[in-house]
Amino acid sequence: MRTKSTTPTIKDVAAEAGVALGTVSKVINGLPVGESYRIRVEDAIRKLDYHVNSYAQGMKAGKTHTVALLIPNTQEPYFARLTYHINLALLKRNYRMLLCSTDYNQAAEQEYITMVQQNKVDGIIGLTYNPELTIAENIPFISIDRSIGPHVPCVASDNFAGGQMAAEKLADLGCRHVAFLRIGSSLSNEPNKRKAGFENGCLARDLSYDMKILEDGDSIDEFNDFLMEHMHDGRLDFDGLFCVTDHVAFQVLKMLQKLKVQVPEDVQVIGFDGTRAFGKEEYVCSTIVQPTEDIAEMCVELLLQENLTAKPPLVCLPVSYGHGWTTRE
Amino acid sequence: MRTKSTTPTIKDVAAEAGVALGTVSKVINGLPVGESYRIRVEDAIRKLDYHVNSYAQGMKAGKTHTVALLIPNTQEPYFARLTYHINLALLKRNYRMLLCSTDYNQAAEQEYITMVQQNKVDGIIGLTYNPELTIAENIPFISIDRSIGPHVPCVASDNFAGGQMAAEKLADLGCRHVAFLRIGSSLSNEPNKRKAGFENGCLARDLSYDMKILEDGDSIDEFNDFLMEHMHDGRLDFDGLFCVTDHVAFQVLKMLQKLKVQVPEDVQVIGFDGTRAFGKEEYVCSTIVQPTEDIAEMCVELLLQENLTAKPPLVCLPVSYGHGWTTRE
DNA sequence: ATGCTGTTGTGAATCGTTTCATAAAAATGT
DNA sequence: ACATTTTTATGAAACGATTCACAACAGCAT
Repeated sequence: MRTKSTTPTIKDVAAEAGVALGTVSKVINGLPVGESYRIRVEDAIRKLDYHVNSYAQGMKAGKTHTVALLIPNTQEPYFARLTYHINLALLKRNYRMLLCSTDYNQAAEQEYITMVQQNKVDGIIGLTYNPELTIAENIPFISIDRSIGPHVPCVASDNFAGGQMAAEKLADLGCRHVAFLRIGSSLSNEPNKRKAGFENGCLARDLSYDMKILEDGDSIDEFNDFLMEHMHDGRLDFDGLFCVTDHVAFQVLKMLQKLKVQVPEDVQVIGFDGTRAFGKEEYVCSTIVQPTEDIAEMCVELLLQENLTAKPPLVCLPVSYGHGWTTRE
Repeated sequence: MRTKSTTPTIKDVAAEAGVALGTVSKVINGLPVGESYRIRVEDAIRKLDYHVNSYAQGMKAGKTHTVALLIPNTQEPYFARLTYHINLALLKRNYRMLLCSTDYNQAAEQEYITMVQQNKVDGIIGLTYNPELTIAENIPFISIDRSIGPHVPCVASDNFAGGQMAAEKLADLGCRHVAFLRIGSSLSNEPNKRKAGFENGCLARDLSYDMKILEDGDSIDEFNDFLMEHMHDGRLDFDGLFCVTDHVAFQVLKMLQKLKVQVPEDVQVIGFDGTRAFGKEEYVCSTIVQPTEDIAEMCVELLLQENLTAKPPLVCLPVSYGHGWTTRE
């Protein structure tokens, strides 16, 4: 009469093995149990094809072994890469990942956060551009690329060093007149430091530099206008460009092509992120590579870390240069 | 004395509102309740900032409102796109998505499937190349791009029509001698039908065609060898190529460049998938576009559909042609 | 008033784990 | 052998929501 149609519970296992519930629980959780008991329980588990009900477990423990990733989408390469590595980092620690793609929808973002209060996840790793976002003190939250508040640790690349590196690389490659092209500057976040680093690097290496900064809502075409303003006799004033992201670089490259400016002969271009074609081929342009895997590891590490007081407000991880076809070497 | 440090439960709400537990439960679940009661309960919920504990809910209901997506990774564009749209389709129905990136690790895949038995998710949508994969009858599973068994519905593009469309498009563009380049043919899955469709299209339009098919483990360089074999007097024998995926097309394009074969002047190339640069820019090559959004919708629809018997074994969705720079128009 | 329906609110029992105070058994000392 | 300490197993209670048999009550007819 064992063949109950329902899935077996710990009670069934206990009955099958002829032991108490508590004993089965201990075996499941790897707590010390007499050898003979352990064997009997394990046999029973195998025999009944028993699996713990993680919802019952979760209810009791108040822990879910699940983390939410809040991210605009999984399509843009940088996001896709982050998603992938964070998933892997969580997996390594036997945690599951709930994907919360927000599509830049601020309401959805805030809603996801209330999810934590419903005990669906143990914590959140979030990359969000929502300026309204409020995160209660008691919610374990790690922010990527953006400082939200003193109680929310932020993990990012060393964007200042990245900007500096871009300037230095352009100088090394013989550039004298460079420019920085940037969009989405309104939100105060870590990537904004790329500008300061770049300026710093230009000054150190005695490069003359210009900037074109687009605010939210500005059309990307303004970069085209900017470039045209700096064309004289069919030649561009600049011999080096640093774009705030590879995506911007990609769009700028298309404009340069239309303007018949040769890359990298006439002007060398460096982007930011480390985007690769198909996620695995060569870099789509020369780029400052974000250490995505390290960022992912650090986020997970900090989030799961028990000691809340030891959490640093900001962690910057070192970037590197990735050579693509848009620079000479 | 209301200020218990723990999160409020339904019991606290009942006490605050001065009603019974069952009444609160009804309000939460939108069941009919007297107006005055409803208001009192809703006020109490607001006042206590109460949120249901979904683990307690899940335990009782045996349902989790969560679906697992089993996918090799989220980096390759096609996968990233699928992930994105499936996430959105689930969100629309108020379902959550657990991302299970398997990195082609077959053990991990099978392990994820046992997760369902632990009641972590209500069902699985899976895109897997694991030939060993076994899926118990009682697990709700929808397969993408691969027929696994009669009890597992499969959703895919109409790959046959896609292959045919590629041939017809090449014919329309004036090609006479074409070739099909393909990798990973070992696993019998839906994308394999691209070949049959292409052959069919070539015959219908009287195109002479050749094929180069790489098995698992073969080096991509064999395509290079194939192309070189078909070079005579610096010219390629073919004026049209159909590659099994955009990724293959991308790699082939690099080879053609090295061989100094002009695209699209000397040879026109069509890929498959509909890959866009940065997920949103133009197509990386001319391509047969998979209706990713429709595929996502269909998967979710089928998975959540109650009536198991009405589930079709295979759903093929229509593809379209996407023009990129690798064909003349 | 009394009895009969038809609603609507109530709260004990339940889901499958884990916990922990208690009981039983084993190990140790005298 | 017996008392004492240590180790190990036991199972009732608890976690927080839902269910459902039952109680309470309102409405209506007689």
